[in-house]
Amino acid sequence: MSVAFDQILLVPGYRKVAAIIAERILSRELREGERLPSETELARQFGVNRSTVREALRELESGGLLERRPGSKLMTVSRPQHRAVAKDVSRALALHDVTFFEVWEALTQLEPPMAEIAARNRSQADLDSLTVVCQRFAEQNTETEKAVHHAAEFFRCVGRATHNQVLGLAQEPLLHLLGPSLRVMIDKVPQARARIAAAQRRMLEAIAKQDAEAARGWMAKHIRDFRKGYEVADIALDCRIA
Amino acid sequence: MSVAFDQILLVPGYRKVAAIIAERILSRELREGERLPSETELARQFGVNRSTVREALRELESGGLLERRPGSKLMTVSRPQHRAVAKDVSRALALHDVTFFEVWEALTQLEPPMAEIAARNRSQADLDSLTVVCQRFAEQNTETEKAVHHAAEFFRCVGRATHNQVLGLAQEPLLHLLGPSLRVMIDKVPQARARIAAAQRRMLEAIAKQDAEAARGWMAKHIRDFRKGYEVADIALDCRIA
DNA sequence: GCTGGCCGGATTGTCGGACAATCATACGAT
DNA sequence: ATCGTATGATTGTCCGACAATCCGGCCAGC
Repeated sequence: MSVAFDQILLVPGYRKVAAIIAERILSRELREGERLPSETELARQFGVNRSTVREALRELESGGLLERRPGSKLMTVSRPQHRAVAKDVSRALALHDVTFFEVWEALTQLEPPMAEIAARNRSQADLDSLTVVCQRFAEQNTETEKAVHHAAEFFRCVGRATHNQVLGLAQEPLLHLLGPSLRVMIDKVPQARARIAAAQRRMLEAIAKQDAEAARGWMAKHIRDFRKGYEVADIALDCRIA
Repeated sequence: MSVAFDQILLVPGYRKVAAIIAERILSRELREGERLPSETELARQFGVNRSTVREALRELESGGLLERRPGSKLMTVSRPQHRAVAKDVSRALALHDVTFFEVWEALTQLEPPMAEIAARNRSQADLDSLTVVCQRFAEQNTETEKAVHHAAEFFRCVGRATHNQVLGLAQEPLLHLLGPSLRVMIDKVPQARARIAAAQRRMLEAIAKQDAEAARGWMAKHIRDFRKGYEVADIALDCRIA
């Protein structure tokens, strides 16, 4: 008869401190923008050394729960921005040998519905920023880096136009991977830039007219074109993203 | 005439150290499972104090790039697990006042295609674990916590069955939010548990037969039922998730 | 040969104290 | 009111230290 023992886990202090502070933030006892007590004060309150507090703060900082305004050393409570947390996610995916195909397949499933919802829910402000980004891609697409950046930015705008934060955040890791994916292809496919610009214009028009069906359709075609780009450039789809 | 200066940024040492180590991991110079040099050794190599190194390590640890095997103090390089990075994401969403509607809408868009792809790509092993989880929900659904957990686990299995890591990871934040979303509803809707169990059985059958269309359809119905649950429980969809 | 116990060295977690650089803020000068 | 300036607070980094624990190898015993 074997008695099962639970694994005893001695949680290090810095982790406990981090957990307690995180809980306070999530329960909104500490509100956004509010500044945290100084490290010395926290150390006094928790009854631990300042070094321990600092390690806890690093953990919270990289989780996005704390930030400091640029040029300031004061730590304030913050609502993690999407880009911040998405960076970890895309790093994780990169280490998991994600292939071009996986990114493409995810785009195929995720983006057309997003375009559809964006067409329905977009505000005038969304339309304005979409217009700006679309124009920006049309004008500055010779530099590879800028082209890639603006292409991703267009998707990001569509995501914001859905007014659904969950969808916006779900696509963020994809957009991080879109960069490397596009970068290796776009310069090998002469017509790629024109295709993307055209697709963006069509989508913009559809979203402007709040024609959800058309927006979805053009987005789907845009993504299909993306795949064709790989075939033209002769890049294997089961190749992992750098 | 005002000359624009770029903001000069003095990056603290612990951040530089973390960035350098992260780069080494992402470039695969440090491979998975490999153990990191000791803190003292790292401090010597970087020419900084051990405290500085430790702060950097906390950053990498919470980003999932380092981990220690349970019961061990040695830090090893790790490929971040999906659950780990998704926790930050769902925390972020919780702080951004995500509503039930947003979660539901995201489920609506994301899950049916996932079921479809899972039906096409599932392996025998996927089928086995789906069967286990489905059975587990059917048997242990009286405890609210277990029911919620097993419901999310079913989605997770479907995600794995797609054999697309990007899709699997994209839905992970959703599953974290599914917990709180289900928890407030399931006990107010008597038929909820039976409905979920039935939907899981149908999906399982469809995925077993590799009937993509049916899998998608049942999943869509499952998600629609989810929404009906809110109406029956009389919970406002624009209510933010606790 | 394998099992199990034992020991020394290595490593981590935590502590205390220290100091320069920078920031916040209030005060005073123009 | 705007601009320096002084003062205190805060952070980033460093040093040194120590207990607890883990790792790895050695050794006895079967």
